[in-house]
Amino acid sequence: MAVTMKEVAERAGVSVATVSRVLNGTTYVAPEAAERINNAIKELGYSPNFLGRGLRKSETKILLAIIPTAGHSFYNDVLMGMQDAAASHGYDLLIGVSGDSTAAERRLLSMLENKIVDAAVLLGTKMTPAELNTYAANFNLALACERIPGADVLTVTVDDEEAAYAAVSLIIKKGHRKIGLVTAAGTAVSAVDRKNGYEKALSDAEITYREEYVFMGSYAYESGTAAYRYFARLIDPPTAIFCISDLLAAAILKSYTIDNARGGQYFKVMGFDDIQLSGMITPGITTVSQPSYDIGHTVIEKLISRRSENSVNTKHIKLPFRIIERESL
Amino acid sequence: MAVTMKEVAERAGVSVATVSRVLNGTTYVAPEAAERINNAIKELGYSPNFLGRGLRKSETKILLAIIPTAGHSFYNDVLMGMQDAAASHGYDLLIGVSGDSTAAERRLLSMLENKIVDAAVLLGTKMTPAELNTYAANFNLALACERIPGADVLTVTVDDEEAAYAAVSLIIKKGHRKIGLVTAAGTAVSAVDRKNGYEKALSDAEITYREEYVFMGSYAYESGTAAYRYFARLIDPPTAIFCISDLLAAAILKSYTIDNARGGQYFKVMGFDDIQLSGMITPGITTVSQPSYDIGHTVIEKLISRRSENSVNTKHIKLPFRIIERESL
DNA sequence: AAATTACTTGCAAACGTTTTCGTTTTGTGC
DNA sequence: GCACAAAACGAAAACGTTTGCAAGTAATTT
Repeated sequence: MAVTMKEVAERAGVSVATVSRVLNGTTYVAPEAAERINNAIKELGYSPNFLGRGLRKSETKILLAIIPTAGHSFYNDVLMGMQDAAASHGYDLLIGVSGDSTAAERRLLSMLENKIVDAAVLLGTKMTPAELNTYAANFNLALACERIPGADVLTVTVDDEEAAYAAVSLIIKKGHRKIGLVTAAGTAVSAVDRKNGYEKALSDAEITYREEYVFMGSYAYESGTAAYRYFARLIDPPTAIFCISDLLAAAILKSYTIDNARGGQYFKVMGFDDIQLSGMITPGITTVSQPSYDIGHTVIEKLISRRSENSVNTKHIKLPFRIIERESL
Repeated sequence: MAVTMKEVAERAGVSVATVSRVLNGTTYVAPEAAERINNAIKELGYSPNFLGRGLRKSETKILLAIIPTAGHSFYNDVLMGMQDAAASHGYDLLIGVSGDSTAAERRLLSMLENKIVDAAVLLGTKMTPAELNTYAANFNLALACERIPGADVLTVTVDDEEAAYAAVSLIIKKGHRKIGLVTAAGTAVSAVDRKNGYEKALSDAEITYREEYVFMGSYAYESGTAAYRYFARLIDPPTAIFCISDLLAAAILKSYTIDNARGGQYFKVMGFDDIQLSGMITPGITTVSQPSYDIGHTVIEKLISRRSENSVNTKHIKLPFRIIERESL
């Protein structure tokens, strides 16, 4: 069906080996022959079969990014960074959506075993460190955005603890002493790190930690709605709330405007991530901006350089964050 | 390096052919032999090489979705529909991001020629109908979300004109007679279709079309900001505005709140797409909801059935929309 | 003029599968 | 016992590449 190297070779009056050579530019091939071959390629509309090539070279020049969900502007920025870095090294980037299911993650990671992709990056995962380690031992794997303690895998993240510390310190600097926290229960380590940063900032400012000021939910919007309800009913509610994601902050603001007519409780809020939404709503959300593009760019850069040099560079890379001040704080 | 079928065969004391047979369950193989083989597979941790298999069978069971940008919740829903439909037929779905560049689109589509994917779906494209037709003639290609006039390609969309007609009719029913439109200049056909629906609704309600009520921009947020400025300065401004995307509607609402202190002009707005954002902001955006999940599901379903039956089913499939009423209108 | 070197090519093996074809073994009915 | 079908399996070709090896030709050196 499709036109193959053999046909190109016949038309150009050479052997397939020579065709392959002009395609890869490996060794000498006579200029006239090269021209005949290039013409044949054009005329026949030849395009190399990656399966044949991949099988022989055992590499496909395709990278796989595994994201929990598409449609999150934060991931998009990371992916753009990954894409650009990949392209600059002649790699293509494809994306798989795991939907937060480890089964789907494993299914996607099997593309490493199946040799269909050369390397993979997980942007958040629910897998255990042990499982990650066995994958990483056998294949080219990296983590981005989310570190997993105990996983001996190349990881690129922001320093979540330090960022949260800076965020809460800013809240304190604005004069607040009663500061709530909306965080995620469960395994996400970024949530734990950010909570540590929160506690450290309080303690450094000699504010005592109050259990009832911490709401454990998830990263999702709905969790923010629940958090608002919880904090608004407190006898001595906080005056400002630090949310570990902008979505949570947005939900709290929205809940307030709904509740407002009935004399709702207003909170100053600060978010995390600096997603597009944060600048679009009113008030704009003061937040911590992750260097999302750079995270993506760096992880691919390191992954590729490690592949070629086979060097063991730093395992965990932390990139600087930035605080974006808007009106919500 | 990696364990191959040959090693499995040796350990089980059979030939590679037999191993292949239990893997694919094609023909008879003795129960005891099958068990020995399955054990060997487990013990060695064998996993088939997709390149070898794909090369031989000339299919990889991988589908490719090409999206203009990740980070748009609308696409995420479509992708989930695609994913589920693909999985139910034993296919995997991978995603490529084109960033609205035809070069990137072509590069991704080359994976069809390279035989690395069995079929591809474009969720919006900037390519010409002619180019699309040549691709579609040679490969398994489909369009979703955005139709291209003149492209003889399997397409699944919402009926944009009818949807816009319904939207504007609703605005009229709410008592408005001066209705603005924010649409996208350029090639996007969905924008043209929606504009036609707008005009038709006006004319059916015997409202005369006014050139100055139409703002030509793009689908992006910033275009909405510009639209607000334009409409607010009109001597006889509209009272309601129909936007061809929710992002535009959100921008107009945000512009108003910023402008409000200086006595800005308030507009009722209606959007299109029903993205997540639309329920999160205040006021919630009244909008047209596309059956995004179904669009994705349908396009894959049709694509796969066409592949196997080789039947020529309907080329352009239109799915029903729904109007979501919130507070912005 | 011989010997070296530099180019230029083709042959054939290899990559890891699937599948056709044919052969051997087993079972069944007479 | 014999014929014949069914079951079970191996040998080898095929898919489309890349690449080591060897060999051929042309250009340069001695």
